[in-house]
Amino acid sequence: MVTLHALLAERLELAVRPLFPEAKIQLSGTADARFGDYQSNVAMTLAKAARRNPREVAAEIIGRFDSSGLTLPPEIAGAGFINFRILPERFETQLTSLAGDARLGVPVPPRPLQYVIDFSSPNVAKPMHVGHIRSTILGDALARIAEFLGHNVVRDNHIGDWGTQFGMLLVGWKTRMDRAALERDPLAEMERIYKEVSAAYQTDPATQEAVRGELLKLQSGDEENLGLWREMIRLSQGQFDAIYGRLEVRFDVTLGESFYNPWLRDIVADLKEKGVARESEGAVCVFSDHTLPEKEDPFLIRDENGWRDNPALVQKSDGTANYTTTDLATLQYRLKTWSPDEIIIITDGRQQQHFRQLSAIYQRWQPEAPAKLSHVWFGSILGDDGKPFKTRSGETIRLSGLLDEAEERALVQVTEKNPGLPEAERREIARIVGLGAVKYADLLPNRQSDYVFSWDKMLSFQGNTAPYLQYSYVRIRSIFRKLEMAWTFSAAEVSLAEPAETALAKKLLQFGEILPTILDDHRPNLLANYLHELASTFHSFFEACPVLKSEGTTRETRLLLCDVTARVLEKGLFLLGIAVPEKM
RNA sequence: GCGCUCAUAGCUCAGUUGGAUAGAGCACCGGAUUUCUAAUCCGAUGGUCGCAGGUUCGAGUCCUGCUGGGCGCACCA
Repeated sequence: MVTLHALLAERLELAVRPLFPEAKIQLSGTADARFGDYQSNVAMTLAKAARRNPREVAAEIIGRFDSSGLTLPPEIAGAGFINFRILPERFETQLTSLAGDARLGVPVPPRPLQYVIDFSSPNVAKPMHVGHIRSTILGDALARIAEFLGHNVVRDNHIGDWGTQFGMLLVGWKTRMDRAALERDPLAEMERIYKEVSAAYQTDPATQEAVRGELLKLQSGDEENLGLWREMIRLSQGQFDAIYGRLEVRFDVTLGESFYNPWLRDIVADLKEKGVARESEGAVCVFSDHTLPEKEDPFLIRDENGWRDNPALVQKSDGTANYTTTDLATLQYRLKTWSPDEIIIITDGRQQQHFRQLSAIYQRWQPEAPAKLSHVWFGSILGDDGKPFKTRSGETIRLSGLLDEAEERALVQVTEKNPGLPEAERREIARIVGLGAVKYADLLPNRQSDYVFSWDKMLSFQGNTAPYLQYSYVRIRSIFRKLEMAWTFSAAEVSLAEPAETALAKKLLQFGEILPTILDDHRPNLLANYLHELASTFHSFFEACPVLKSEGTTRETRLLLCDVTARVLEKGLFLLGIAVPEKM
């Protein structure tokens, strides 16, 4: 089905184009009902460029606008806004179309795109903590949204399984390992030995030497160290899989950094050959090519003496590669393997400079490659005091513990509300509600803001939370259970009379208009906002409009509204990685 | 020092390429349940959008400067 926004934009386009061939059509939904349903600023923008009176321009546009069957005659308001009010009966037919649409009003893209989404990316030998939840849940949500929109998605978990930390882990494994502790909780024990060696490394020359020695042996293919390294990966992957299972997050490929080792030398050679990188102080670096303004150049930095070089290293002076090299190899592998239109990498904001450099290197190295490279970043996690959430303090909140607590708290609530349900059912509801609350709390804030971690906020079940949305679904399901018969809507019987009915219908019709923009901006929080508005609109409707006690067309219309609301809520929450219970 | 980023109600946060009277949730106060699940609804209170300039018909949004928080600044990832 075609959205009202698209229909209206097309009519507006036909009216504006003959007058202003270069015009860009502006049309947005209005938040305030007094200004109609949609509003365009196009007349004001065009009038400004043409140095004309905005209201006159608006009048000319309206004179050419064909409103038949779609809107009331448009109105000029304020400085030159054009306000559109959709015909009431048009909402009814549109709602009928929506009810019959498996895509729930979401338009099919002109061409399915290929996406590679790189998210979660935990490190071997470190437990997943709250810091990983953002990348994991954000990436999963974007992947689900892209798939539902009709695109192809490769979900790639780029595990941190290589690098200098393994020197420390190997030393710890060989000298400080507690076998029993490793059996009980592999990641906790590996983290413990890592921290101990890391601390000793700061001050003790003997430890420094041992770490370098073990790392060199690993890198040069020593069988014993390679075996231990594989064991660490195996143990870690088991823990990761357990978490992903609970989170209901899946990946298509899991390719660690080590996977790209075979290509690193060739990439450095290729970069040198193409003149992108050159040697400097024994290392191989990419310097500015001075094609960008200094302020925007990621390879320049300004200090008291003016602009100086801020190169990206692709090979260290000891001949080994680093993060940037691995990322370039990863980029190349993805380009060759999947020919993506867009590669989305999700990390925290501290890596912005790195990805700016990476993006610039990529453009100079492979200028013909069509893939868009998007770094989707999110803010730091802060403690309740507003200061950075430090893992070294020992206050790390393990993801597994967080999920446990969420389910326990939810179980208390479910038991209070529904003591009659069997325990197994209460536990399953608590699992869905607890997990949903955690995910929703993480997806709701703007991802670029710093993130203040709070147990109460993350595990809250009231207000703008997942349980609020799940509860509206449950209320609808309860209606259909009471109905005690299969219900199918009849297209002939739709009549929107009450304001609460119309408000709900309008809100439902927005789903297809906003979903594509959410992927474009990589911002699932807009979907969370929309779903909260929808649930809120539904709850008001639910209080104002009895469904089962109404009759005839009114009853059919209300059942239809309930049915579509349940489907949009279920689908919308699914796209955020959140399930819905039948009862709660 | 330089760069990135953030600053909106008591708290946590939304705010769609600049648009009309800046919105939610929590907390606090007052109402609603013989009625489809009250994890709900209805209402009230609460704002110099960090400060100062600028751009223009119009600025929370764009530009400049300042203040404050967080992060980063070549061989870590």
